[in-house]
Amino acid sequence: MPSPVRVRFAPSPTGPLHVGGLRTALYNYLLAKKNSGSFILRIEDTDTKREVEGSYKYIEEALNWCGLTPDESPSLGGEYGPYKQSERKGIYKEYINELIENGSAYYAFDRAEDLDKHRKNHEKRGKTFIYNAHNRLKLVNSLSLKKNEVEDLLKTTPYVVRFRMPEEKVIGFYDEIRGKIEVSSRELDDKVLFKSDQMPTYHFANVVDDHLMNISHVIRGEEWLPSLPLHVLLYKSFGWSPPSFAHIPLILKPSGKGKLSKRDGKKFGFPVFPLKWENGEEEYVGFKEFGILPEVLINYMALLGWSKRDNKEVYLIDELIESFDIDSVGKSGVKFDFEKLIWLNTQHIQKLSSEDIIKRLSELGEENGLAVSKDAIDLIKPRLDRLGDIEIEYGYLFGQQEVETGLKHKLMNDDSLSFLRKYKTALEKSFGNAEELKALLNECSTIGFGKSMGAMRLCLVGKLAGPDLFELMVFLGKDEVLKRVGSILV
RNA sequence: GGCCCGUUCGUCUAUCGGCUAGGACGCCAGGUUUUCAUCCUGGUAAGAGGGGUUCGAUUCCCCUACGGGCUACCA
Repeated sequence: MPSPVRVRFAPSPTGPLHVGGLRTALYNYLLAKKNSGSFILRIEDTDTKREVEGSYKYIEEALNWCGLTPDESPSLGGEYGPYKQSERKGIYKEYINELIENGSAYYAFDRAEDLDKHRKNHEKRGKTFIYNAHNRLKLVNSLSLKKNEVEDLLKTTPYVVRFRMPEEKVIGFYDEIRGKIEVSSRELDDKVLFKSDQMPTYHFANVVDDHLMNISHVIRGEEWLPSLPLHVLLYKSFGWSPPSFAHIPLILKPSGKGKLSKRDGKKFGFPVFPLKWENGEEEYVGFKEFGILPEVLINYMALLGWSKRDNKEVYLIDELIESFDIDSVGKSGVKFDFEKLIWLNTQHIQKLSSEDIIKRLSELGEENGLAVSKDAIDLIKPRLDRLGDIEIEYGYLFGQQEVETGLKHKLMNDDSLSFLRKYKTALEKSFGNAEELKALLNECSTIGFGKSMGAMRLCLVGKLAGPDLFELMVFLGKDEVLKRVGSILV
C-alpha cells in the first residue's frame, strides 16, 4: 500500500497572501484532494523581525474564501502539531544536535560584520566569497578552533550552526516538473541552519518539519530550486528519505520585468490579493471586493501555468481536482493576464442563477440597503462581468442618473422633445407590458423608431447603454419612468 | 560576477521526430440584438538566433542571446 499523500502549504506571516502563494496552495490542495490525501497549513514564522501583524489571520481567511480549507493547521490542530514553527523550537534544537554529533554540522562564531568584510573584499577582486570547505578553516568555527576554545566561545558568544557542505561532490536530484538536475557541491556554501537567536533557518526547519509531518510531496515556488541540493543533503545527513519535489514557475508582471508585486496591482489597476488588506498606511482592494468569484480566482490560477490537452477553460473546483496532475504544469514563468480573469468571471457568472447572484452579493455585503431584486439581476446578468460596484455601474436601476450632457445636446432637439411629450402623455393613460410599451412607442414615434428609442433611453439611463428599453421600463415602473421623462422635459 | 531554471501568436497554452503549428483571452471585420453587452461567423498573429544529429526537426544535443530565480544569522 502506498504511503498517504500529505502536502503542505507553508507561508511566512510577512504580509497578505499574494497570487503566487495562492497558486502554490492551490496546486498542493489539488494534489492532496485528487489522491484523497491531506492538505496542511504550516506557518513558517522563524524570522520574528519580519513578521507582520494580522498575516496569519489573513492567510487563513483568504484560503477559506477560496475554498482551500486545510485539513490540519495552527487553528485546526492535528496529529502532527504544533503547526507554527515558532512553537517547535525545542524540536529543532534536538535535531540540530543530532547533525552536530554526526559531523554534518558545526558551530560558527564569525561576526556578521566580518563576513560582510570578506564578501566585499572578494567582490573587489571580482571573486565571490563562499563559506565552504576552501574557507572554513580560515574562519572562526568549531572546525578551525581547538575543542576547549570552542567550549569557551559557546558559553560567551553568540553562535550559529552551519551545514558542513561536502567539498567536491556531484549532487543529483529530481524535480517532478523539471526532471533530473545535477549540481556540484563546490558551488554551494555552508548554509546557516540555526541562527544565533536559537531559531532555525528556513532550510533546516523546513526539512525537519516535512519529515516529521510525514509530507509526501513538496510543491513550492521556483525560487527554492537553488536550495534543493542543500535540502536533499540534509535529508541524507539524517538518514531520511526525501519527499518528492515540484518547483512551480513564478508569476510575472503583465508587462515589463520581474515578479508580480503588490505595487503592480495599483500600477495596472487590478487586485493582487484575494481579500482586502489594510495595514497602517497600506491599503489594497482584494479580488473579492473587486467582484471576482472565488471559484474564478481558483479556476484562473489553475490555468495559469497548467492546462490539459482538451482545451477546456472553465473549471469548477471538483473538475480541477479530477483533472489535475503535477507533470502538466508548465516550466516557464507566466504573466498575469487580468483580461482573461475577467472573461472567466463573466463565464462563471452566466452559469449562476439570478438567485445565486443575489446570494453572492449579500455575502459580499454589496451595498447595504441596496435592493437588488431578482428582476434587476435578470436584466443585467448578460452584461455582468464582476460583482463589484453594481450600484455605480448600474445605478440607473436604482435611482435616476445624471444625463450625459454631450448626448443630451446631440439627441434632444425640438422633434425628439415633442415625441417624448407625446409618448409621456400616452404612457400616463396606458402603461402595459414590454410588448405593449413597444407598440405604444411605435404609435407615438414621429422621428423614427431608432431615434425614439435613443431619446427614451437617454431619459431613463442617462447614456446609450443598458438592457432592453421596454423591459427596463417595466422594471422601473410607470411612476419612475414618467418622472425621469418629465425631468428631461423641464 | 558565479550558479540554477526557462524560451511556441501581444498573453495563457497544445504538440511528447512527420505541421497546412491547434485552442483560449485580446484585437479587427461581419451577422443577430432597432442602443450597449451577450451570442454566432470569420480574420489577425508564434516555434529567440546559430550550429549539429536525422530521410525529416518546434520537438533531441551544443553554443549564443534574452528572460527569471538564487547568491543573508529572509523566507
